[in-house]
Amino acid sequence: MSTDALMDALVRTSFEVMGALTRIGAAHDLSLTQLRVLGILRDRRARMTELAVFLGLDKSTLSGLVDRAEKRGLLARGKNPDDGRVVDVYMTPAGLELADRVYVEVRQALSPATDRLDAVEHDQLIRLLEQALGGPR
Amino acid sequence: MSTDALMDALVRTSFEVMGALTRIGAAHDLSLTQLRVLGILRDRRARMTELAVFLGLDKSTLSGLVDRAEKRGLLARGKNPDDGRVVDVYMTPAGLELADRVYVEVRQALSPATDRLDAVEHDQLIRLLEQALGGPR
DNA sequence: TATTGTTATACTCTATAACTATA
DNA sequence: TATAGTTATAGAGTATAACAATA
Repeated sequence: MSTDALMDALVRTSFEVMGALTRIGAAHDLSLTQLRVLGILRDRRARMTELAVFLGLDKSTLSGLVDRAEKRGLLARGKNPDDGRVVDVYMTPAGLELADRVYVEVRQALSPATDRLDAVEHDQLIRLLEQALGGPR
Repeated sequence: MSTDALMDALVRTSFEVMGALTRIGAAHDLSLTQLRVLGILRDRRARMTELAVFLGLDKSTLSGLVDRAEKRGLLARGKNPDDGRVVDVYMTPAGLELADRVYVEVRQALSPATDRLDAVEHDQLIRLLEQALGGPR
C-alpha cells in the first residue's frame, strides 16, 4: 500500500516542522502551545473556554498558561461586558510584536525546504495539502 | 510571496498530524516523545546518548523517559559488551506489539485526509514532500 | 441548577548541575 | 581527564476534582 509511504512522509514532514517551531519557540521561551495561542490571538480576542476547546486542552490548563503569558506581558485578561463569568484574553502590543518576529523566523526556518521546490511544485504542494486538509475551512 | 501560503499549509498540516499522534498516544498513555522512541527502536537497539541526540533531548531526560517505559514493560535496558559505561535500550515484545497497534491507528487516523486524494495526487504529494524534506536520507 | 473560571494536587517532560563508574 | 548515565532539583504543561461567582 502506497498509503504507508504517504503517511511516513506526512509524519516526517510534521516532525520537521514541529521541530522548527519548538526550536524557535524555545529561543523566545515559548512552548508549542504558547506559540499556538499567540497565533490564534493574533487577529482576535477569545474567552478562556473558547481557547481551551480550540487547543483541545482543559480550562484549568489554560488558566496556568495564560497566567504565565500574562506575567510576561504578552497577554492580558479582560472582563466581558455581556457575561460576568467570562474572561476574555487578548494580546498586548508586546505579544503582537513577538508573534510577528516568530512568524518571520518560522518562514526563514522553513525556507531551506520550500526552496527545494520550483514555482510549479510550490503551488502544487499548497494545493495538495489544502485538498488533503479538506473542507472549505 | 506565495511562500507564506505554503508555510501556512505546512504548519496547519503538521498540527493536524501531531494532533492525531498526540491523541492516539494519549489513548495508550504515551507522550509524543514516547511514541517517537517506540518508532525509533522498532527495528534496532540504541544507546541512551544516541537516543538523546536523535530526539534532541538531554541525556537526563532520557533516563526518566526510559525509566517509565521500562517500568511499564515496553522497553528494557541492557549492558553493552564492548563498553561498560554504555547502556543499550531495546523494545520488549510488549513494546513491539504496542508500536504495531499504534502504527495501524495512525494510518487510520490519517486516512480521511489521504483519501481526499486520488492515486496520481497521492504519489505527487509523496514526491513533493520527500523533495522538500531534501537529501537522499 | 448549569456554566465559567480558578485553585489544589499530582504526574510527565524537560534542562542544569552534581555525581558515579568506566575508559 | 573524558565520556556515559543517573540522580536531585526545579519549572512548565497537563488533567482531575473541588470550589467560587455568575447566570
